[in-house]
Amino acid sequence: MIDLRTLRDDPERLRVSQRARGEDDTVVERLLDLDERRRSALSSFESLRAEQKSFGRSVSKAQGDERQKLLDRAKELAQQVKEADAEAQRLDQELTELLRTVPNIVEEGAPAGGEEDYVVLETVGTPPTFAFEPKDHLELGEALGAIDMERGAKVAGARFFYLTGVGAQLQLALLNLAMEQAIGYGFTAMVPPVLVKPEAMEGTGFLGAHAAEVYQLPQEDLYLVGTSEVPLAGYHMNEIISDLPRRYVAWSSCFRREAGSYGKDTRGIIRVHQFDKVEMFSYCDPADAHEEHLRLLEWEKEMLAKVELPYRVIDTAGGDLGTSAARKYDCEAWVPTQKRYRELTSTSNCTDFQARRLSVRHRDGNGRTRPVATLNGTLATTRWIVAILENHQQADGSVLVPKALQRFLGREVLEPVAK
RNA sequence: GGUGGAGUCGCCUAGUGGCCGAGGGCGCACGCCUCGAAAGCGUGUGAUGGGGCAACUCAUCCGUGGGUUCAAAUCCCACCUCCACCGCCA
Repeated sequence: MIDLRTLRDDPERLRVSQRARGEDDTVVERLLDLDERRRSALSSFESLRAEQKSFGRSVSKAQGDERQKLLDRAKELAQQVKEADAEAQRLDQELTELLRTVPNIVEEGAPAGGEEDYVVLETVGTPPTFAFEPKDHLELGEALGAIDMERGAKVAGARFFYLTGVGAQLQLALLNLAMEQAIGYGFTAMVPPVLVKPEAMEGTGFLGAHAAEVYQLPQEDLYLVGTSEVPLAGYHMNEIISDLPRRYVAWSSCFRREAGSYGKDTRGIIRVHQFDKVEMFSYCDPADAHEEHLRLLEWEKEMLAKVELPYRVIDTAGGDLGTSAARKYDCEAWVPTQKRYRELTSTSNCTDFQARRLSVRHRDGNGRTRPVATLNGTLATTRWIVAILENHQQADGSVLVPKALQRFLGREVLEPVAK
């Protein structure tokens, strides 16, 4: 949720941001108008209520006829208060509803435009060249006894899979390495709930434009999270926290409906309904958020270096930002059989947008409460297996294990197994 | 799932329709005292929103949401959470 006071002081900033996202900028006028009407209705209610309160006290002291007269007037007042309250509440609700549809203000410097308008900030490493026809991750994974899509589909349906044998071990290795790195940098390790209440889902901005992506359990009024960002942001919901920054690293399964992606990435484990992820999450002073964002990106790059993958970093354009994000950097690894880069990590600076919705505050220098900034970034996911298998494959169908993962797997090479 | 009990300011607690515009204690902050500290004494002490340059001021908030009433922490209804016991269970 954006700050109404900022909006009043500098409405142009939101207009510019809305245009950078390719969204309606006339919402600014509607917000300002509603806000003014709301404040005036609130004032009316408050002065009526103040009158009612002082009046009530005189009723309690009065006797006989005098009391009856006062009571008649009090009833009238009560009716007026009720109406003024209803009107103020109605406008407040209307404003809040509209305000909640407005995405975060895009950070200055982010590219304008849509999905294709990203800017490549950096390319690290070089895509491998093979003296043979490289196999895709699924073919490799099946030969290694690492991935079983068929049985995934049998038991759970399309876009579900089993990681088996070295595949399961590889994922555990990757996620453990990620946890270890973050813990080493002072992050607090977390294993969060993956079913959350509507407030947490709504507060993190996932029930807006992307609501169709989210699994819902109507019987329980709970949602399955698509990322541990949700329970991590909710962790300090309705709190005033001290000692910023607070950094958490969570290991969780993630669930996504992938509605609207029919026919896209149907092969293998690139786009699936359930995967595991290690996610970094920071609460920090909004003044430090930009720096913190760059730190998260550095930590992601460090992980990518450890698994020895060629990748590039992109600066996502405004129109491709999530509701809550003001700026987003993705690291995309080279996928040889697709001859293109695919997203492995994503780090977003949500500034105070989520914190305002979730009411996570800290005290500023003057002792006033202010929303904090929240940021998140990926440190490893199941999808990394795709890039590792494909980039480190050899002619005989075996796959070299990156050095950093060897001690977790207890081997240097993954060998094909007999069917 | 059932039955019973409980949810009041950071923590503990008082509070059974108007004197609650929520009292007290602890903690915390500041001051006095002291060579310094402890103890003691004094003062202050939340959140959200509105108005104001500001000091300040007004309204709302006693788990949440409704309701009754001129007036609700207090009465009524529903829900949530916690505790205890019972039942069921990977």
